[in-house]
Amino acid sequence: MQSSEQITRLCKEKGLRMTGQRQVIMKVLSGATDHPDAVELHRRVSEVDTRISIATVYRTVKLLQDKGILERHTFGDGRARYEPAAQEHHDHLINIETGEVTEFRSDEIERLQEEIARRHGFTIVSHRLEIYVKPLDGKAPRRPIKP
Amino acid sequence: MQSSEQITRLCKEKGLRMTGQRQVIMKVLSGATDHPDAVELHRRVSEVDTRISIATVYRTVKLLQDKGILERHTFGDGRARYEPAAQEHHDHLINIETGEVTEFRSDEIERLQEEIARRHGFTIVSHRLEIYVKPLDGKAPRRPIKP
DNA sequence: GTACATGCAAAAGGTTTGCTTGCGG
DNA sequence: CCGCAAGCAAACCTTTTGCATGTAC
Repeated sequence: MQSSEQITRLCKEKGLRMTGQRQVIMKVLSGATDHPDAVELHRRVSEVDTRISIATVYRTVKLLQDKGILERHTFGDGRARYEPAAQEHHDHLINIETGEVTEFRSDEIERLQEEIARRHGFTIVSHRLEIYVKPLDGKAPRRPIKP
Repeated sequence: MQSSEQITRLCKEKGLRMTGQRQVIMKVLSGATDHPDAVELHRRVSEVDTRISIATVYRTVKLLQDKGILERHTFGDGRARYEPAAQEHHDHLINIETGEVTEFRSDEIERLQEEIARRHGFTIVSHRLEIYVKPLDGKAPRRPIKP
């Protein structure tokens, strides 16, 4: 997660132009504690500046993803969801009844993965572990997620 | 993985009609050792019977998925990919340079996941672990996969 | 015969892109 | 100014669906 001021610095470092749209999009994202999809992200930035198009949102998140500033997730429904790249990698627990996402990290699992990849003759570029869960007192899902 | 004869039995058990299309689609899938997407699956069944539409392929895989006969994966490119449900759960190593998928299983990781979910007050419905890897002597990707 | 399955084509998401205009450095 | 960035709308890709027709049981 980055502060608003760091955003500008990050862009300069990467050689990106600091346009108004990018500032807004990055600020909204760095302030988000959840994992919004492109449409939700567009809705939020539109509250700040109505003149930002969804195309710019898509172009910006792709750019930020390529630069390693953003992480992109696909949790099983069609949409991609985004979050600021964390310093330390983490994985996700997804509540299939609410869509709510909880982050966690297990060094033990990280270590085991390294071991498995190595054993197969590969080196890890990235990985993702998603655990689809439900609470014990579950109700019917609103927008069910297909694991 | 199921044999061709078992397919008919599986469908009867589940109360499904054994149409020609379903037989072909299920047979092709049960014979596949990779993880084809819907279009590729349609291409393969079309070689057997040209009169099977892509809509039927989609309807059939969804049906089989709901019945637990098929597993559906989304590896980061837009498309979903399918494989016959294995008796024993496994996870995937995805070679990002070729798209090739290798299966593996780690009881240790399985156990750790249970522990993590329980600690957060959840019970696991399903999960997926995907490790995006590359070989040491990597070449440029043909259709790069976004982790 | 009847309910369920299929084909076709259209629609529905979600995401990308061509082209012209706008603006940051 | 120059060239990257944005807006708009159209295109794209994957998946779903409405409706008329076909077929398993």
